[in-house]
Amino acid sequence: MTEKSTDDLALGQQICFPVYAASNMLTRLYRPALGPLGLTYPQYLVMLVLWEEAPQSVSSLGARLHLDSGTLTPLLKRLETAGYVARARDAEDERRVKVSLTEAGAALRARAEPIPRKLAGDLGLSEAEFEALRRSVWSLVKALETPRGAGIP
Amino acid sequence: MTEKSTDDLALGQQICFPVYAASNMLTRLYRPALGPLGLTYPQYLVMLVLWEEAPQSVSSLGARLHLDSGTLTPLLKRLETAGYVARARDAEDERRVKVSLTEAGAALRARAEPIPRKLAGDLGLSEAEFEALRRSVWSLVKALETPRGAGIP
DNA sequence: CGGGACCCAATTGCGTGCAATTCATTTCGC
DNA sequence: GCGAAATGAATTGCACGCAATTGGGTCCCG
Repeated sequence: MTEKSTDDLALGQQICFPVYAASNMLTRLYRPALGPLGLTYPQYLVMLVLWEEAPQSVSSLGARLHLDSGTLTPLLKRLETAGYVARARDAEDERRVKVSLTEAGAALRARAEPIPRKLAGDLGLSEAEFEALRRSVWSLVKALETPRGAGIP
Repeated sequence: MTEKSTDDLALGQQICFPVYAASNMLTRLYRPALGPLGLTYPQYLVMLVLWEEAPQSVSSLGARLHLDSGTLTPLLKRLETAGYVARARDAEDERRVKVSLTEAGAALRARAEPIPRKLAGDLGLSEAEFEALRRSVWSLVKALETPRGAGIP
């Protein structure tokens, strides 16, 4: 008696679509705030990671953001051109490239500081709704970090 | 006494980042399932909308998916080349382009039917968690659909 | 009915994302 | 130690997303 399949393909039934739509919409929401800083949204995420810890290798940035070198290498080159980061081969292990903050890159943090609070306010969600949402979405990321295709005991 | 700013810029504090990461990860999760059908993930979303109602104009597809013609036009041309949709100017209003399903496009629905349930299972979330997450993320989309930059009474 | 405002799709240019491949370097097996 | 496997970044090719612009089509107002 499973309702004869309540149309699993309906857009409104999906979990994947609202995540996809919200991601695109958030990128658009951030654009006006990030434009004056000379950053795109993915570049901003890279800076967030570097502001937490620098220098870091390309692969550790990738592990944190779930991005690979094919995406990060050109992005980091643009951040380097912008003067926010420096890239140099690690002397300890010549395979690695260490990405460090320039003075301008470190200073940019102060200008980025008000952005999260301001944009969170633009959402018009209550503090409780916001917290619940943040926990929910992080739990989805955790679930996605655990591969299931092969099955787990 | 606001805790002296608990580092609003920390990646773990963001709502935007997990949405972004989850979106990319979901696209990767769907790829193996969609590859055999000859669809990319955004193309799959367009097909979901068309399976609900066809024909539709480019702009109504865009309104539903929050995408514009710059994204949809080349994507629809690829779906046309693949033989899943047809595009034709609307005789009623020559500005519009009506996107309709071909026989192959309509038939593809049967092959896509098992995908949502299968991939939802791969997440390893309980039914309750899944429902809560779906509602949460949809509420974020709704919040993002309501522009706030100018302020609402 | 004439013309300007508006609407819709297409195009252009740039920056991601990612699979697949390549190349240098390091590590490991023996 | 030495060659093979493994690792890390870069490169290539393709498909988005989206701002900005273009150009044809419709509507509207006098």
